[in-house]
Amino acid sequence: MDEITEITEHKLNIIKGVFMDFLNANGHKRTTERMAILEEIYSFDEHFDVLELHHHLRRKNYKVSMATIYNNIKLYEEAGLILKHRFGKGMAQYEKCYFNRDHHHIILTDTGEVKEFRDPRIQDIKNWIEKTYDIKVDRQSLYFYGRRCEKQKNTPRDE
Amino acid sequence: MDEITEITEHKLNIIKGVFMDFLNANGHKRTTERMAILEEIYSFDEHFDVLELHHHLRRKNYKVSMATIYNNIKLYEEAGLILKHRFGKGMAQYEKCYFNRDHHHIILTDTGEVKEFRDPRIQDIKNWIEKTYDIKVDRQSLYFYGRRCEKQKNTPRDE
DNA sequence: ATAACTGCAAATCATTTGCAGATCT
DNA sequence: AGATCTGCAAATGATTTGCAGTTAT
Repeated sequence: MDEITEITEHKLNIIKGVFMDFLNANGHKRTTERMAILEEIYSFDEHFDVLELHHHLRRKNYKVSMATIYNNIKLYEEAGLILKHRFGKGMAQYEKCYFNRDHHHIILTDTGEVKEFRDPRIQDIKNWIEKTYDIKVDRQSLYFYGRRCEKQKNTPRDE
Repeated sequence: MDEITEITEHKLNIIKGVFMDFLNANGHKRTTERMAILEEIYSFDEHFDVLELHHHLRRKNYKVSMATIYNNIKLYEEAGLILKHRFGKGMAQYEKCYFNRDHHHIILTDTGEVKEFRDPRIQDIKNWIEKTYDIKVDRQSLYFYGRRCEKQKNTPRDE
């Protein structure tokens, strides 16, 4: 939906606070790299992968190794600050998510473009699932793959 | 939904027919391995990975290499006969899909159990997306991750 | 006949890990 | 001080690919 979730100084501080609480609560240390990577992640408006993240950081003259990025990205995930996607081939994609939850994705397979949308019916379905199966849904990942109108694939129906 | 899609001899023949048409249409050859792997895939009622597939085949004394499985599995996918999933870590999971389309998944993260469900609202959403973005949605992948009711994670709301 | 296939082994790609030296608390 | 980091380089795991011999059309 390209409704840009602008990260103000104030919001960034909330994020950092959440993360530092998480670090404390789990016996992790607060390091410069850790905070720098987190801040960089929240400066992305789009999805990104570890390589892009690495490039952005180098461009700003932070010298952070890929190992460190990979190691820390798991923490942000655990802390509920980023979401990991595996759209298709290649590297995983990530996105910040603290102020941007409950949205879903449309991937245009021809161009690689990723759109976001929200739909209240998804919430309804989630509620229905929780009730019907007596479970707590704590994560969902919904992707629609498509492309700009023209031809279409053969799709046999349910029998 | 555990509504088992039993594959009768008749259905299997339809599948094989579809696949052979696909092979012809694309200049691929019909080999014993290719047909054996396909048949084995359609004997699974659940999701499977390439290793399980390999084991099943060996147990039946088909000696097929992993390379061949990997190479061919792409064809079944292209032919619209299987779906590939990347639930979490590790290997990709696959499932037959010719007689079992338009269903979605609930993954119980504690037990690893996978449930299937259908919901007409998903179709509505798909239609809405196609109209709104002027695209053709040709694939969708919807997963809800949850676990049997008890505690729940802290989930900050949209701002 | 010949283009496509199988299977092995080697290659690749993304991600993880072991370890030595540096850094937080 | 002592546990936890970082970063390098080496290890891993899943999947792909090159190639020589084999098979389908």
